[in-house]
Amino acid sequence: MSIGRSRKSPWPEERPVIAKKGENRPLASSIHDLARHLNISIGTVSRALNGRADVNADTRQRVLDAAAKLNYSPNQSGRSLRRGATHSIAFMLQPHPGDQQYGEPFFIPFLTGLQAKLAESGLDLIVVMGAPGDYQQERLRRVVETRRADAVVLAYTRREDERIDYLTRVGFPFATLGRSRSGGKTYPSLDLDFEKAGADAVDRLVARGHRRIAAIRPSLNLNFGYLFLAGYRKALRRHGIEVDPGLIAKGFINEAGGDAVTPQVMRSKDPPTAIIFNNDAMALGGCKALAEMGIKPGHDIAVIVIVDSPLCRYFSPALTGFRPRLEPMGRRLAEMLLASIPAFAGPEGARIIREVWPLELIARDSD
Amino acid sequence: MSIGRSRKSPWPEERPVIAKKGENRPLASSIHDLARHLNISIGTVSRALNGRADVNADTRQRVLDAAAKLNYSPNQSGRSLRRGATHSIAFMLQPHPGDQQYGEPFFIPFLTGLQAKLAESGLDLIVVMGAPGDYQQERLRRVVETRRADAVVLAYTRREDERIDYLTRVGFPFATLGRSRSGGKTYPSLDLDFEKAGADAVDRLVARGHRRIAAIRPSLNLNFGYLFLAGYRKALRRHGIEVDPGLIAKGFINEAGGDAVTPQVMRSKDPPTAIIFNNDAMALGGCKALAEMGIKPGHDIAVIVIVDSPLCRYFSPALTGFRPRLEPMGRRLAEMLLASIPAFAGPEGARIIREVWPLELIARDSD
DNA sequence: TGTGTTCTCGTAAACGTTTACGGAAAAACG
DNA sequence: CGTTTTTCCGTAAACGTTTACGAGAACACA
Repeated sequence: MSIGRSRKSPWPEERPVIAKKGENRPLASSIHDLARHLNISIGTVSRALNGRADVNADTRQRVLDAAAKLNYSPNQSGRSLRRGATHSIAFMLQPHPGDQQYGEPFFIPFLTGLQAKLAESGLDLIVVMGAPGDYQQERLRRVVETRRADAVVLAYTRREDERIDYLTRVGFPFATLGRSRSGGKTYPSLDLDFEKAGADAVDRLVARGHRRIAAIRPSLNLNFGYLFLAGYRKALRRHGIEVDPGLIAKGFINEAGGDAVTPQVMRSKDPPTAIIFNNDAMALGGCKALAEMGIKPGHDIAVIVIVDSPLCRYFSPALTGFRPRLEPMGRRLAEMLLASIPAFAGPEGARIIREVWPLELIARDSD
Repeated sequence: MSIGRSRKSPWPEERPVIAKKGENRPLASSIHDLARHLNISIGTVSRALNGRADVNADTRQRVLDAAAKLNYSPNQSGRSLRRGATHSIAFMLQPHPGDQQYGEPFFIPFLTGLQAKLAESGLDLIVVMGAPGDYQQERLRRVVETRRADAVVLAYTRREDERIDYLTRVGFPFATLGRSRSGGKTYPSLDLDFEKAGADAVDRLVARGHRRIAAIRPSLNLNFGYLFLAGYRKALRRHGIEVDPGLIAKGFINEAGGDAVTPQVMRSKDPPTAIIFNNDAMALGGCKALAEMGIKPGHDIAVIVIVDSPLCRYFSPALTGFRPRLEPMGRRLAEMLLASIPAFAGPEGARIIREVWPLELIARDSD
């Protein structure tokens, strides 16, 4: 028997690779490569990289330099597995059932803010897409059960939201853009004050002499639709104006919805002199319908949009609307979410809050 | 000494948990729980779950049932680590520098198609957000180096694209929505025929008697801007019309861009009788500017949009445009990407292709 | 020199999977 | 009944990290 190297060498100079034959070379280096290169143990390398105290300042610098040179960065799967956390937050996004083309420009600035704030804490934002119409239950379960993210952010919250029920039941951290009934007690939520905007719109129109005011809204399942309508109703009553069901119409929350539904309220026996649309897309479709009836928005009829957008600003006539501060909202909701998770929270610990932000009126030419 | 259970029991009835104190309970069960519950080894459980042949049909059923009952689903980090693949594809999305509010509704149907097709192969689609303006290099490196996805999909491809250079250099699989110079040789790419659309638009306008045709375009760095302009120029020359630099203007690819730039071409000494806008948002801003100058689109001037959208359809006047089939494009690019990755490809192996899809003219009222 | 403290680092276990390997039991075959 | 094949399953290693533990060295102090 040979005294020299046995068949099983204690120094595995080439680590076996799992990849199928002919597949990709190791794209980046592992912590073992780094350790071998520096003739140091992987434990020390890890500690140096993670800024632990018990490592010599000199060695730390050498490790940092080597990591930069070999452009090492830790494998996310390995890290997540060991730490029990993925260090990423998921935003659930899915197209509306009625939406064949385009959609959701609303979310981009919100996501920009969200991502910016999360990045400050070293967290990644991932947006997970769902198929249209399944209301995310399937995708959400998948994200949660496979532990793909440490928390999720929900949008398009409904009054009774099964996603919220599910997440609270399994105890998975989350936050919502938009209110639900339970928001703010067990999870952070951030919403816009659609109720006040609805009321403000009515106030403004009444002050300008209107008494017949229509409301074009989406399904009441969507909480912002519900809130808008509540504000609208309340303000009308406050002014002593009876709410006329014939002036309220429900449609898909897109151009087609506004187009399809606006003629209904206009054909009422006592037609409105003003219309409040829930958002820009519905207003666009509605104005199209009005134009086809020979009615000119801003001239023959007043138009106000609840959720403003660049579209409103550049439309002719420019539409009066209420502007949300989306990017700051994204940042804020990120803060609130992180504060609600013990593992991420600062010294003062978890605090669950609920905020409702104002919508600022931007007066333009349509009313 | 006691003969009974030693301090270190061989049956660890409670596995130690890494989580910090006071943190979350184990949210879902692991494969060990399943194995213990069935009194079976974890190897067998895994094999049963993964549909391997060497497991008794009866045991497989028992495992499946138990998995459903305990609603087990495999930890993504553990699986990725072992398999060396994350089974998810990343789409890189970032807001434009000039985009303060909203944006990118274009991508939603594309992403819907992409996600649908990927889901058929058991892959997840994640959208990673970048900060506005950094052109994704930072985020891209992060995704690649931490092995967060098995492949990426790029959009807004430039003629010379450093992201493409980077990805090919490190050998990371990817596909592009939009062409670059090298597309189709080493990576799959799918694009729209902006050149033909630009030419078709000119043809159509010339046929209707126009000779002074303006083009509002984005930066030529964005390849679709370049292609559109190339088609525009070629068609003009074909008709014996000299291209007038005063009729070509560059702006941000949003409403503000169109608004700012359209007056420039209108103030030309010999103003245009028709304008081609690169996309819906620029057209919206442009029409706003025209209206302020007392010029009525579709009446005083012809307007065509290269990339159509619902906005064009519902605008007044409804804008003539070229419709992309975004959802099928998403599905197709997913297919192409998967076919280009050996690990995912079918029996016939990897094939790299490049496709250019037509833009279909939708004639409306603006020209 | 002896004792205690502080720095610094290596060792090894663990996170939850998948899978190569081998072995026991059962089945097939002579 | 002996031999070979097949079926089925347990064992253990490995993926790339992080971190508790302990040990050696250096240092301080008496």
